[in-house]
This record gives sequence, structure tokens and C-alpha cells, in this order.
Amino acid sequence: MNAPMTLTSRRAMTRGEATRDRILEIAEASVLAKGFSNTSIDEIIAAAEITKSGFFYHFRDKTDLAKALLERFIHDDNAKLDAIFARGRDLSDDPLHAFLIGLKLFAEMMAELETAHPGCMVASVAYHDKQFNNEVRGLNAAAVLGWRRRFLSALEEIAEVYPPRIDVDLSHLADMLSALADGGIILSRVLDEPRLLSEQILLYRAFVRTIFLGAGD
Amino acid sequence: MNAPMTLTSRRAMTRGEATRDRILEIAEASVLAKGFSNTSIDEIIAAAEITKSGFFYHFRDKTDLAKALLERFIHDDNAKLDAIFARGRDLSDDPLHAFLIGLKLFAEMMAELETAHPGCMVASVAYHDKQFNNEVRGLNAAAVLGWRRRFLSALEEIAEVYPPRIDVDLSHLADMLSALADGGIILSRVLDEPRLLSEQILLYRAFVRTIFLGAGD
DNA sequence: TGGAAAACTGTACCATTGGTATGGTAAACT
DNA sequence: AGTTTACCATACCAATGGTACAGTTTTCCA
Repeated sequence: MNAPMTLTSRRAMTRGEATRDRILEIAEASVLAKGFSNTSIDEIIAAAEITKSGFFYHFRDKTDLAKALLERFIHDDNAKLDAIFARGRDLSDDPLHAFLIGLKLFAEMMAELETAHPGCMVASVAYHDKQFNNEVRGLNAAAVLGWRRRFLSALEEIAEVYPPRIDVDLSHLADMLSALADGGIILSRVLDEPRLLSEQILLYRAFVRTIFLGAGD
Repeated sequence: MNAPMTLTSRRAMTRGEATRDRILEIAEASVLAKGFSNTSIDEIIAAAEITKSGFFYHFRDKTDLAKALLERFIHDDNAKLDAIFARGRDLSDDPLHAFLIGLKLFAEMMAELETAHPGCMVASVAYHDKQFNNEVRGLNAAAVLGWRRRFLSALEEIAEVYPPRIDVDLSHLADMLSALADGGIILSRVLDEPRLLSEQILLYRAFVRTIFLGAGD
């Protein structure tokens, strides 16, 4: 596949890469604050101190920018989730408790972001839908399927050790976390209650706990 | 307050009301299919067979249209939820079982809409955010608070009869259904899995059941 | 039945936005 | 030194949201 390209890569950024990165940074902030269609190219190029020609040198069109933003977001998101659940496994050898710790860390992370936490880019794109080409929608779907796979494998590992006390489909249970995260962000925004999201994650945690440990303990 | 205005109101529609309604119907279909910013006024007036002046006679601007769409959606949504949970109470005197029946009917309704079910208008608006004025955002928040109140009162009624087996905050549990509905719609859309939403509702149902009945039964 | 209010039409115009075209130039690599 | 990379400058275009304003038809009501 591709050569590994980490954030700590030795090679310095070329001028072009630096500019492209600056555009993405500016665009991301604006998209998360105001939404994609409310972020104009003129605004971006003014902030990045380049011309329109410069912008279109880096991106074919606005959809291409959306694609790049989404790729960036998914990459960062995966890195964060990796770190969180790896930390969980660090702190406990038991798959259930490792997952429960991961969920708690996840909830804490969401709480820390407080107001104006980055609305989930995936949801933002999902609601524009037809505006974006299949490539972008495919990326989006791949990201969601990645979450499903990630959470499902954790849940399956748990189920081997702790036979579920109630009959639930584990892949639905995996999707539930994604759904709660996206839905929780929406409710947080609409109600201006930043803590709502982490409360929902913790409620999910209680559900998982009950499924594998029962209501008693 | 206002005089009661039901769908079965005797008074015939005036010409103006009929036109306004036609505009809203056309706009709603387009917004649910393509998103708000992707629905042009030109497109709407062509379908409604009126002129631009005609459109702006009924709506101050596009945001005013969004507000009207949201009001309409919230009204219809409340009517549907009322019907579903009333039916649940019809079929069982027990508050828990009435709620569980309501949830099942809710899931069935969501499943019937199959592909291209109406994406939640509230979420659609939430992701445009800054684009809309405070009035619209207030409406949005009121709708969500309405759901919370509705589900919370049902849950409290249940908790009086069935002491919860696990310690959960009931208002968080009420919000969970809203979050799952919105999040489920997003996942359904992104993955093109129309059944996902109703599966999530049923999973929520299993959670509620476990909280009040325990894992045993 | 006539006059006022409601519900439009028609035309013209404007700013913003996404996007294209084209030709030129400075910086970086080789 | 020459090529490629990374832009700038200018001009232009169509779609879209919106305004202005004068005129016309429909409807209602006294």
C-alpha cells in the first residue's frame, strides 16, 4: 500500500502541503462553526491569504474540499478512539472492563470539549446528502462501518467471557454507540447543553454493563 | 391562547392558505430529499406554478420558509407520537407495557417508511445552525424539550410502579430515545440501511425493559 | 354591486457565490 | 539552467437569494 506517513514524519512539508493544510484548518473551523454550505470559498481564501486560483490549484471544487475535510476528520477521529480504547486495555486485562474504561474516557473527552465541541463531520455531510458525490458518501459510509467493526469486535470479545444476560444483537449494540454519539451531538447543539453528549455515552455504558453483568451488580 | 385549529376544521381554506400549503408541501419533499440549502426557491415556485413575487408574498425570506417547515414538521410529529403512545395506553393499562407497545409501534412506523424516510427536520436544521435566526433555533429547542417532557413523564409513571433495577437518570433515559432517533436516521442514511433506525428503537426498548423488569424476564 | 383588501403577476435589477479560462510569475527542485 | 510546483491577476459566467415597484385579478364584505 502507501508508505507510512505519520504526523512525526521526518520530511519537512513542502510549501504546497503547508498551504493546503492551512486551507483545511481554516475550512474545518468554519464548517464546524457554521456548516459547510455556509462556509464560502471567498471567506477561506481571505483567511488563508491566497487567491481563488490558489484555492482551485489545491482543490478541484468545493466537494473536493469536503472530501479532504472528511478524510482528515476520520483520520483524527480514529486516532483518538484508538488511543482511548488502547488505554482501556492498558488499565484492565478483562475485555469488559477495558471497554467500560474506554467508554468512560470517551465520555470524559466529549465533556471536556464543552461548548462548541466539533460537531461530527460525518453527520454534517450526511445531511447535505445529494450535494456530494458518491466518493464522499462512500468515505462517510466507510467511516461509520469502521466504528461498527471497532465496537463490534470489542463486544464479541466481551461476550466470549461474559455470556449476555439479555438477548441483543451485538452489531446493533455496536451501532448504538455511533447513533448515540451523532444524535447526542445534535441534541447538545439544539438544546445548548454541552454535557448531554457525555451523559448519553455513560448511559450506553450502563446498558453494556447490564447486558454482560446483569442488573444486580 | 389561540383558537383550536384542527385538521378537520369546518372553514374552507382561503386561496392564500391553499397556495402557502402547496409551497410548504413541495418544499418539504425537496428538503427531505436534498437538504435545505440544496432546495432553490426557483425550483419551488416552478413546481407550485407561481412567480417569485408570489413566493415572497407568503414568506419574508428563505429562513421564514424554514421556520414554517419546522413548525409543520413538529406539529405532525407530535400528532404521530400522540397517536402511537395513546394506542399503547389503549392496549394496556400498565404504564410500562403501554410504553413498550408504543415503542414497538414507533419502530414499526420507522421501518415502514423504508428507504428515503423523512430525515428528521430538526436535525437538518441543527446542522445548518448559524444560518438560521434565533427564532428558528428556539422552535427547534422547544420541539426537543417536548420530546423529553413526553418521554420523561411516561418513564416517571413507570418508575412509580416498577422500581428501576439499575440506577439511571430518567431524564437522560428520555433524551436517549431522541438521540437514538436522530442518530439512527443519520446512520440509516449514510449506510443506506433503512432498517437500522427501527433496530435501534427496539434496542432502546430492550434497555427500558431491562431497567424496569430486570435481565431475568 | 362597488370598493377595499388579499393574492398575486411582470419586469427589472442587484450582490454573493461557485466555478472557468487564460496567461503570467516566483520559488523550489534536479 | 531548465522544469516543475505553486501560485497571482484579471476577466468572466450562471445560479441563487433577494429587492423594488407598478399593475392585475380574486375574494370578501358592507
